[in-house]
Amino acid sequence: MALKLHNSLTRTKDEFKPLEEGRVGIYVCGPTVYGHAHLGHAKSYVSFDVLVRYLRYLGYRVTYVQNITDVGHLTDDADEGEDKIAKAAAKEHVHPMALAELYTRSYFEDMDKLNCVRPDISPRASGHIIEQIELVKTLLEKGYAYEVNGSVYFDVAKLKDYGKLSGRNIEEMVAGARVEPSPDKRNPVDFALWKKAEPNHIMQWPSPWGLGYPGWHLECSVMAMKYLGKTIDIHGGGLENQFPHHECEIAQSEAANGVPFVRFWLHNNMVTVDGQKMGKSLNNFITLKQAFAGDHERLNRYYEPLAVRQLILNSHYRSPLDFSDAALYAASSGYQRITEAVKAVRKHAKTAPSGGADKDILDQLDAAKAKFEEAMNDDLNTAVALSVLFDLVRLASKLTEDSGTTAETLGAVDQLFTQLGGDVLGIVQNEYIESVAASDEAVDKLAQILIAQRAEARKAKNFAQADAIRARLDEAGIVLEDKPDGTQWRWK
RNA sequence: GGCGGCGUAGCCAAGUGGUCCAAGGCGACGGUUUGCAAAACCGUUAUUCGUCGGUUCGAAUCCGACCGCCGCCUCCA
Repeated sequence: MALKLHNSLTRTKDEFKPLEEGRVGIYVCGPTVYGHAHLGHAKSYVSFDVLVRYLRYLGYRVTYVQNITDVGHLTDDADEGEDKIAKAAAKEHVHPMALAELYTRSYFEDMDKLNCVRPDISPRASGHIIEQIELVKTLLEKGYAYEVNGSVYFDVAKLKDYGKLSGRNIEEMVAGARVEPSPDKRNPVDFALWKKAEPNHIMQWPSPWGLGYPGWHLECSVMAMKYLGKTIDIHGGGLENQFPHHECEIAQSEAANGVPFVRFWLHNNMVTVDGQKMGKSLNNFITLKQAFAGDHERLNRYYEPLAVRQLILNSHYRSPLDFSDAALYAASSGYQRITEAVKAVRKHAKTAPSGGADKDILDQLDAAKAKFEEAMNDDLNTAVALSVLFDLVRLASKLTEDSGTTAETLGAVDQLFTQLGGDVLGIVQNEYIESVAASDEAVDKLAQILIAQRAEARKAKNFAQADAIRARLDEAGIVLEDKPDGTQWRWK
């Protein structure tokens, strides 16, 4: 069965075939780096990360491009308002490029924690001003754009199929326009390709039309075609960008090149928090750093980054996802269960007898793999794919409890965990660090003393004292677990 | 106002005409284990898919109405 992806352009699940045999080019709209990444970014980029990982699993050579928007994204999309980066930079009294750099690093840091593979290319909009000017020139030459007072606008009326992605038509949009159209525009739905810069605008570049800066939509068209060609296989982004951003990208690119811009448009759905749209004013705006630290009044505790990842994968990328402390807690518990199962398999494999892999188990693993692929082939049904991992957890527990299970059998289970749960879903790690972090060394020593004392008390059947030690450690946030090979501690 | 989507157990969530008298996870409950716990493991947990009506031999799945929620059109991934 072949991979099918829901294409926003056709509104159906279409069989995916790349333009060039065996190779795939993907462009995903990246962040505008004027603040720390939040839960919404996580859903979007984890979703596309899984797409990239799965395509590679299927054997494609994937080129993954995801831009960093560091200029041109205005606070108001009707081509008015301020540049988001410049506005935030002014507030923090730093140069816009310094601000962009700070949040770019922050973004990568968070995405690394979520175990998202780095894009092959992370182009910056500010690094492609020349190419953007060239595209504007082309559009002017071909008659799709016009210049007014040092700004250049795209003439939407010149493109008959404008609106094909979002299912809108120009008349409706003009009639329903809620913002006062700019007097420079011939048509209210026209959009800026190049904006004239006011003298106090820090980010500005010389152009044939005077000093200015590029319109937001321009960068994606330019960088996508520069690195992936005039027609790209897959373009991903958030649903909220379907219009106007992606529609404008199509308009610019197809007007300039005369060929289809994107073959598959993929849009991921939005995030809500406690059932409401996430917004700064609603006090439910949660950054990833806050989630990982538990530093938000909506959260009862901190959550491991991969637990957040698991919650995202638990639902479909085209469905909205409601974040709540309860949902995160549930995902976290499930994530721990998978993690413990993988660790147990690897641990047992080291001491298990050798003797070849169990044929029956191998068959079960093949069946699990087939079920996983079938789910992923169906427009990346990660919820079902994840359920296959839980099937493996159940199988693994049976095997690790049976002392007759061979190392080869356990090795095969580990391999599938690593491949499906690790390579594709990104929630199973290749290595788990068992040792206590260096900073906890002193705590570990103290805990060991108390654990030894408790062991003596238990030996003497002084359970009152033993329980008191355990209770007081619990108060300090340390949980004791009595395992067959001794007592271990962990943070609550 | 225009366009689009959603409503499945206590919670999250898959399924979109029969193989579903509905995956999986969390939680809860019962059990194994334990001195007792924790952790782990096993088992149980929706005669029903927002409401009402229709199409069909057959619907959670298609159609209509209604109720509720959400998104885009205006900054957002």
